[in-house]
Amino acid sequence: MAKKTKQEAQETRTSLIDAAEQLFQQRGVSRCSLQDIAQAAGVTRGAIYWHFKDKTELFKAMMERATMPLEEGMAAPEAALQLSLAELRWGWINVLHSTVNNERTRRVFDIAMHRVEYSGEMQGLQERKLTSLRAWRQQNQAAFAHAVSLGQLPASLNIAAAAVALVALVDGLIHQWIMDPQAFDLMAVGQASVEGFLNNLANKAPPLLPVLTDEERLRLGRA
Amino acid sequence: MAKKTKQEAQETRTSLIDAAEQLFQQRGVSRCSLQDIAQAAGVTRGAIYWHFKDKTELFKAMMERATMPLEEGMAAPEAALQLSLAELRWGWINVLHSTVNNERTRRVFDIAMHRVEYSGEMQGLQERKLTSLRAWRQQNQAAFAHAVSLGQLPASLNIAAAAVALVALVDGLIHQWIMDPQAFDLMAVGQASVEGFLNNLANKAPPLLPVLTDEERLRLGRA
DNA sequence: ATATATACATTCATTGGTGTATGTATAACG
DNA sequence: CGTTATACATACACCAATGAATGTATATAT
Repeated sequence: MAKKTKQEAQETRTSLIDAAEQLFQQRGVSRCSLQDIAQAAGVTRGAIYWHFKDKTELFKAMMERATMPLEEGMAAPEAALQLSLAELRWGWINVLHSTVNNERTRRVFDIAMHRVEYSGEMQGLQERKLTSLRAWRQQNQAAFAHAVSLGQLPASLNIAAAAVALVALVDGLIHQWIMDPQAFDLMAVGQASVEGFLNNLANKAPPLLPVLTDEERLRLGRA
Repeated sequence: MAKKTKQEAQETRTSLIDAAEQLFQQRGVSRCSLQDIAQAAGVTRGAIYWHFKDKTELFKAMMERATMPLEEGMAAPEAALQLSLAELRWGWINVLHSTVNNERTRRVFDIAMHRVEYSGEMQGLQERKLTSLRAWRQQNQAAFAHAVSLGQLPASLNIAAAAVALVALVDGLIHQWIMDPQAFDLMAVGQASVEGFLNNLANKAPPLLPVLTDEERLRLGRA
């Protein structure tokens, strides 16, 4: 076959990643072969091995293309320390918006959550996810610390725990919505949840529930 | 080889599931062969094909063994409608406790979240997970509705959204902790988060953040 | 204009894994 | 106490997928 123009080669590469994105979501990463992907892209496996070392590298390229714009939203670490609560809220809403409205984001989230096994060659990707998670937590914790210093939040606040919880809340919302998109409106519930969470940090209402009894604590031992 | 006693056969079956549990977590479900599992259990593939139809059935058996006790905690649907907020809190703390203290629960959560692809034969398992998620949401929503009728929670509460958010919170906490267990204390943060969430439902504090501006809403369109 | 690197296609060898068929010693049962 | 079903082990056939090797036509650089 003829050699392609540099631009045509880039188009081939792009369509390979496109095809991988589709097939990975449909059949799962390990359950679709390079043959499948090449065929869907209208080329042969030769093209894949030319552009990528192996399936793992193709997968990485696919992930990077989709997550790069999202990670940019987190921006510089210097600026992070100065994030206001409003900016934090804005960042989360932005992520939710991308999840709902950007088809690629949604597909890749689905793939990352349900269509890939983080073992062997893919192990490194889980660590990358971990790093990203920790960065989010740090980001939020720093914003909380800043808000405490401004008197917006009480000094008694456990900022580390609050950061964990907020990240967990959004992570869980996205996870649930990806599994079951028609179950609820992610933007609406997400915005209300995040804002409710942040509001809750500011006030110290009397506890609604009684503390666990000793008998209840004991029961846990037998689980 | 000799035929085993019925009890010995059950022990073989158990050790096969044990071995699968270990190897699935270590190498991922699709990346470990029945040969690997049989060898780890001290038998041959023949034993696996005797006890299970194929790898999918072995996987299902493994999941069921671990999740059955957890699902029992959700109990009867009749009783569900009568769950108080305290009982709801208790249920969630119980799940967190199992996650932290029951090694099997932890392993299976890890497998279900990171070591398996929900496609093809495994698709049914995701739907099972979905059903379970919906049941949790229903359970929580019913408890909220009951609390509203008792005057414990304001009638203005969006009970459906609240249920989604609470499930998301716990789901996200477990997810984060499984990925990074030494990052925080799941029991402590989890209990504080759940109780804080429930407390927050009861009071209507003035909003801490200004509503989104029109300009901000417009920016979302370009994401 | 020629040479070389490029962008693939094609072919080939290898292999790890699956499902099934068959063998077999013994527990369970009447 | 003989028979049969059981609980596996062993052996076999059969891919489907990978990676590397090779072929090849043409952009591209000089």
